[in-house]
Amino acid sequence: MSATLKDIAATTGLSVTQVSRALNDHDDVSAETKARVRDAARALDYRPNLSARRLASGRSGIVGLVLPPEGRTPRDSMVVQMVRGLSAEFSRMGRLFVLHAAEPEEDVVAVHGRLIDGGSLDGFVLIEPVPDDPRIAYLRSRGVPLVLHGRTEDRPNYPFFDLDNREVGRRLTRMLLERGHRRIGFVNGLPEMCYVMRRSEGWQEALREAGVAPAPELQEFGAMSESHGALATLRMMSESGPRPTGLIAGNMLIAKGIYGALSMLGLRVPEDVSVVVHDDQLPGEDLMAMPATSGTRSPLAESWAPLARALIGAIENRPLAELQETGQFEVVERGSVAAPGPEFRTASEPFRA
Amino acid sequence: MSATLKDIAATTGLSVTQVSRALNDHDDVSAETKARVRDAARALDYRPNLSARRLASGRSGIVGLVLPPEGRTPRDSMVVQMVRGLSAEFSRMGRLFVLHAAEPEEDVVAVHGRLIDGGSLDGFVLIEPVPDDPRIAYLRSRGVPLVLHGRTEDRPNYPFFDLDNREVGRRLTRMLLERGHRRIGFVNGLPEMCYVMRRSEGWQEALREAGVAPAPELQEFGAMSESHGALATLRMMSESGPRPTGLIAGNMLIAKGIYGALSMLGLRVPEDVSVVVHDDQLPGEDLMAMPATSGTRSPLAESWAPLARALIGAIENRPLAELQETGQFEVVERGSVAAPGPEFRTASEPFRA
DNA sequence: TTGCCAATCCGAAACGCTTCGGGCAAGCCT
DNA sequence: AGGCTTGCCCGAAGCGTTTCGGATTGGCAA
Repeated sequence: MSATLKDIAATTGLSVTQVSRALNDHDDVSAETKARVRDAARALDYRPNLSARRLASGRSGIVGLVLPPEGRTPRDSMVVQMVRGLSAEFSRMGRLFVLHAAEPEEDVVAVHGRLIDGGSLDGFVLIEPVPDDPRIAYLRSRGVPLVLHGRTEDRPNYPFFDLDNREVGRRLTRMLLERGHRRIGFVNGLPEMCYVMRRSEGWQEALREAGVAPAPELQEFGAMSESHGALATLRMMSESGPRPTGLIAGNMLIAKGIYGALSMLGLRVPEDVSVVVHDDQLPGEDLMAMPATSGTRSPLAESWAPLARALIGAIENRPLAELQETGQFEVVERGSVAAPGPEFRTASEPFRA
Repeated sequence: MSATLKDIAATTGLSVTQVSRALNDHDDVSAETKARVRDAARALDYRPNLSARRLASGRSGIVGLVLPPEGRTPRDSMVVQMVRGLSAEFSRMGRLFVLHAAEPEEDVVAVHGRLIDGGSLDGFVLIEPVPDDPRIAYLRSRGVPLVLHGRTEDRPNYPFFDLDNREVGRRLTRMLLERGHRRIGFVNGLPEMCYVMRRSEGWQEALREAGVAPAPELQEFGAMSESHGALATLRMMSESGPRPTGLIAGNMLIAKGIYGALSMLGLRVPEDVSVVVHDDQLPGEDLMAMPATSGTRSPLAESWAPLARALIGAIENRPLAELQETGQFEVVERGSVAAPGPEFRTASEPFRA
């Protein structure tokens, strides 16, 4: 068996109490004692017994993630990337990362509850937040730290890591506006996702700034999938009234669908239609070979480490300001935007596929 | 806070000891008392405090999986399926499932060590075993229970869940032999994987039983990928000497590659070449739309629950015999096998793509 | 009657840690 | 000099469970 506090106390001549306090860096232990204790601990190859610590203190050193049930979850390659990213960062910080994959009939909130009082997890990473997310309310009511990937409101009072998605929407729209586009379609994600609505607001704001009234029929909500991208494009392009001359894709999968639909319609990018996309650089070989597309870019992969750090910060009671991070995105020009062709400036008859 | 044993003891008028024993189904508690205690526990919504239980019993109730670093790992959709399966089963058994995604420069064996004494994990699931797997030796030397997905030898002395892969190889080969094929190619996986070699042995045995000498040039080892399937097929089909009339695919991805290569060569299935496959029903939409293929079938998805149960059994010191399970597979006929055409019965000149 | 056994039960001691409430000097102030 | 603060330390009481070693019955054989 491993050495215990008692062993260290014995070899250093201190009490168990003081050894514990020394190792936990309390402030009523002299620096010299702390050093002596640390040395002894190392020499004895001491490893704290997590169960004991947990039982006594309520803290466990374990953090968790409840994966939403199949279906309500992002694509597998993203899940794997996320799990890898979180796991790596947490283990770097000496925390155990437990993963609970919720089953379809399971109540996700209840799962958190069970994990808290069964295993006394110290905190949770919450992904895929929805407005008024019940998980947030529950965890706060139980006083359990959490961190959000994304956020549910502009200035929330919980730790999070997020992009400025309103700004993403604005920038994407402006990229098209600046080239003269006025009818700008937005193939967006599911409206219950917070970031989707933020981007939608950005789109509307940028349009209004440019004196264009956002047309509801030029925005399509749906899953972040290729088929949604394709179907939404077909719908927008075959509607009566003026067709969009520029399209915004919520992510690369949607962009892929857009490209498919456009080529089916015999429309070229950027000659006939301009396309911009927010690229979160999802892994997946099917996205490797995509036409170069202008837009915003912000690798999702870079959000896991900050997310993990924010959670640990929250557990350690650091001030909220340190725990709220807004990720950067870049704006990239890759030639998928051109000025709208003259024939697209005015209404033309509906296009039929 | 949640109810404790003490609360149950108070309401039932029993001692904490007896309540504990009742709930754990010890045999010196009367059936009537057990029932009473169970009712009280339910009424109070009692949940055992895992930390206390662990502290007292020396176990942590936490099991782990170290995911091999990126690259040495199966495709993402399988990883997710596995994680979901294991997580669900473990949480059903009241265990926490911690996942550590190893990074490329990390020593996987050392990681297990750190997890054991940092988190006092109770046991590990080991996937992707290789012959003489160092993880097995290490965990055994530290006395930590483990369970293998697969195995490194025929009758190992550790818990495992595996198919009879030798039999899989035999059956696949026989499906072709029975229809009259004699030159049977095997597009197999990586030779360092144990199951790959077992299937290879099965192939050889079945051939020998039928009086056919296994030709080394008719077996190709490589990653379980579409491109390996395609390239191996092209190589076998364009070699001088008699070409195979039947092909065995190690899994569906390989089969997909085989189909691609065959159609490139203008060869039809089953008229020109027969194909059989071992289908572990990997998820992934790219495999949904595959030509119907005869062969063996055994859903990988069904292995996670038994795997988890075996690990828990090992932790609870159950006899080894209960912890070694060989999964079933079925043999399915789906019309991709026919008798070899006469022109293939004898040597023909090498085929050039 | 006595002794013994099986069937039930219980008290108390762990398990290793944190933390509350103090104690004891040494140094400062007034 | 007395009283206060400050710095460092300790004993002991938990945390909720398991488990060891008895204790208490009633029944049954000797």
